[in-house]
Amino acid sequence: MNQTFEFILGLSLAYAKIAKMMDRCLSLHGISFSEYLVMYELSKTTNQSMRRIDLAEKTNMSASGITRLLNPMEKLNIVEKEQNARDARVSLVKLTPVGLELFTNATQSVQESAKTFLGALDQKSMEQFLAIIAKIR
Amino acid sequence: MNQTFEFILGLSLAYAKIAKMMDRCLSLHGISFSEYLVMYELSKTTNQSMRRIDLAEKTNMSASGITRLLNPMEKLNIVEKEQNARDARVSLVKLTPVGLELFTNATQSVQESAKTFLGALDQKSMEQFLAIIAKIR
DNA sequence: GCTATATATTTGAGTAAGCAAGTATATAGC
DNA sequence: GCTATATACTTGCTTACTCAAATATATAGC
Repeated sequence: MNQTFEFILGLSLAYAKIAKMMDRCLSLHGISFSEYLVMYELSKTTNQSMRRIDLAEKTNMSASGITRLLNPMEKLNIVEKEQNARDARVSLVKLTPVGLELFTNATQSVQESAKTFLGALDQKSMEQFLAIIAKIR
Repeated sequence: MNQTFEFILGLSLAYAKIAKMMDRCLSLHGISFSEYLVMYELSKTTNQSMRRIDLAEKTNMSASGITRLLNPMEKLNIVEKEQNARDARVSLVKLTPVGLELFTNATQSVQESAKTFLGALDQKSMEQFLAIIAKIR
């Protein structure tokens, strides 16, 4: 139809492909793309702990989605709760050593899968891509 | 972490933004992003009819997802079934005049919404973007 | 200090999707 | 022309979310 449409549809298609790749790759480690995203965000923080709301925002999920996603991860000892001394409402989420190792292994798989899926993209293309999507409101 | 990750996460974020924008915009017309995508694909075909499987593939959905998505659309007279004379298994989907008008109106809204969301992107950026995502396997 | 409002999280109810199995038809090999 | 396999679609069941309401705590104004 026109370029705006191709952009929107192309973006949808590209996301569908990547999400499928990630899910297939991560299923070998017994985790979903969403769970991996949570671990990724936790791994980036200095003390590896984070409020659930911030986690929700970073991963584009709702707060309740985060609650339900974390419950089983807690039972599997991938993440643990921590209290915030200053504010009893918040329950901080922290990656356990078990979770960190799982994340490290999963990341290696992701790197390998990504190589075949994104291998045709050089560094400059990726930079251009990031610059372009940064402009979306 | 590294560029591959930023690419994957950036793509996820960009998709989440666009999907939210589309859903908000299309809800004014009483349809979802998925339904709009179906109508878009139907509108592109020469005779506006298509097999359900092909529709599934084009929209990155499963065949059962398409069945369930189309059922209410049929009741609302947005799409209609057509038989294939050569193959009794297939049930072609066709946009009705009502559906076509709905699509036309919705498209106008989408164009306007897109203007504010993608306004910062010039034609060249969009072309670059499409060229880049075309390389994803 | 008490009340009103704001924030963080969980819970209840509903929904859109997927996968696997079922049904109907088509095609190929003999 | 019959049987085996492949394809198009639908149905049953499950899952991963979402939104709105409930709960618990914090903060601000008086």
